[in-house]
Amino acid sequence: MHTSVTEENYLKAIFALSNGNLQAANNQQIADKLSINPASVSDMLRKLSERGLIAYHRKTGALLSEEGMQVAAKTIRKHRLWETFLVQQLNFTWDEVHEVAEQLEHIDSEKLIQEMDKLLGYPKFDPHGDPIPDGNGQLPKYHPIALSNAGIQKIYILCGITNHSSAFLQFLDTFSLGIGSTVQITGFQPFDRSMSVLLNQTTSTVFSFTVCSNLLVMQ
Amino acid sequence: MHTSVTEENYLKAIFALSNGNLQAANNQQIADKLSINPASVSDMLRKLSERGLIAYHRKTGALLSEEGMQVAAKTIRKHRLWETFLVQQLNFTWDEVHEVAEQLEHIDSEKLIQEMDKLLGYPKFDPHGDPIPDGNGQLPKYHPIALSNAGIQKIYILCGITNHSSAFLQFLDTFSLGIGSTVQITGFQPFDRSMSVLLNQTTSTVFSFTVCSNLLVMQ
DNA sequence: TTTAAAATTTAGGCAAACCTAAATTTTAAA
DNA sequence: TTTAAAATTTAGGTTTGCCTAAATTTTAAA
Ligand SMILES: [Mn+2]
Ligand SMILES: [Mn+2]
Ligand SMILES: [Mn+2]
Ligand SMILES: [Mn+2]
Repeated sequence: MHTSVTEENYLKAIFALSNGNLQAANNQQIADKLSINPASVSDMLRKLSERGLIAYHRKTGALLSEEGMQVAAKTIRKHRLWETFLVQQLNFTWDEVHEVAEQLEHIDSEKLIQEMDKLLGYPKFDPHGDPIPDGNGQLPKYHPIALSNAGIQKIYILCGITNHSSAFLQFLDTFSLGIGSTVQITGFQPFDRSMSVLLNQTTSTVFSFTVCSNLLVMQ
Repeated sequence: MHTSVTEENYLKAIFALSNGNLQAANNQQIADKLSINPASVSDMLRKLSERGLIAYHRKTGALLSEEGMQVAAKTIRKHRLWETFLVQQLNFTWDEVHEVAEQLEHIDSEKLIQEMDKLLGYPKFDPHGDPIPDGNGQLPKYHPIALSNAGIQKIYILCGITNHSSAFLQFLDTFSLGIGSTVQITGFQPFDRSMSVLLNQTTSTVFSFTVCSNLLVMQ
């Protein structure tokens, strides 16, 4: 079945809001995420429901159907592969790729995705550490925790972020902190929950609780 | 000024039909080329004219304005760079690239084009031998002739084609004939204007006049 | 030069996606 | 439990880009 760019964007938004298809996304959340009027969202949710791409219940909200999930996963797969391509092959920085990937993710060509995947070496994660769904829509399993919940003195590897704004990405750049960097908590201030951290075994600094809660790490 | 995908496609069509902006493209030609109803073309030509992208006169037809030419050239530049990328980097064959490039040519990112151009080594011609406009919309100058107008016994290099159909491309593939191949006319049949040709200094065969008139060559 | 064919435009509509304003329904506070 | 606030839907519109059918205009044949 053919899905329009708009439909793909709705399905992506619903996926992102549903936390692995566990909690239904409601009208307002979708409207906010897509910067679209709630009235328009009502229209589209009815349409997506009629097409069998979501299950929609007035009160609870929208959940992706099996088919809707496939479309969403495929779109996200393309988005993240393109971001990886832009960084790996075209000298983009991680704060420059998202907008272009928003356009590229809607290009329709099986061969293009497959060859791109091969060219990039079948990457499992994109430049922001986000997992790339495989050809069947399956996400690699990994269970990072927020640095704000991490243990003191242990050495962690930064493997993701929960804030993708340019401001945050550029903030991390100023510390040469990127996916794969090591982070060690060396101290904690109960007053404002800020943390002293050692970055890449070399740089000592203090991060606010907000910053720490946006950093995903694994041991 | 922002131009829609549809507008870009109209401008490309007008460019292609105007033979270097020399002859105005008329309604019917555009309708045919885009597989759109002439009535719809009338609408769009009025709109493009109001936006200053074309000069339109009821009788003669449409000619690109300076600005329209820039948009058309940029779109064609992107199309041909993408085709080159698909063949050079992603193992596409020359008969597989056009459809995908029709989508990719509308992606809007200056950096993407520039980096792609660099990655590919600033190519001057695409996989079909078509010239790639530079960043200012200028086409490389070259003056190929149709093989059907070429001289006997001289050795020519195939540098372009005037028929881009899959059927024709695959026909050429069966002779291992591609851009850069050599072609030598070894004989001529006045009866049906068919030509005996020596391909790549190795293969002798006979091509119809139709085939020869679709092959562009240079010495 | 008349007349018929061909090309083009006008008129009236449709579908996709969006919007605002006005209901209506849900949720939550009092 | 009533009532007010918040969320959602309905109603009525707009824009873009397309279509068909019916003019109208151009071109070309007779
Ligand atoms: Mn992104
Ligand atoms: Mn990403
Ligand atoms: Mn092409
Ligand atoms: Mn080409």
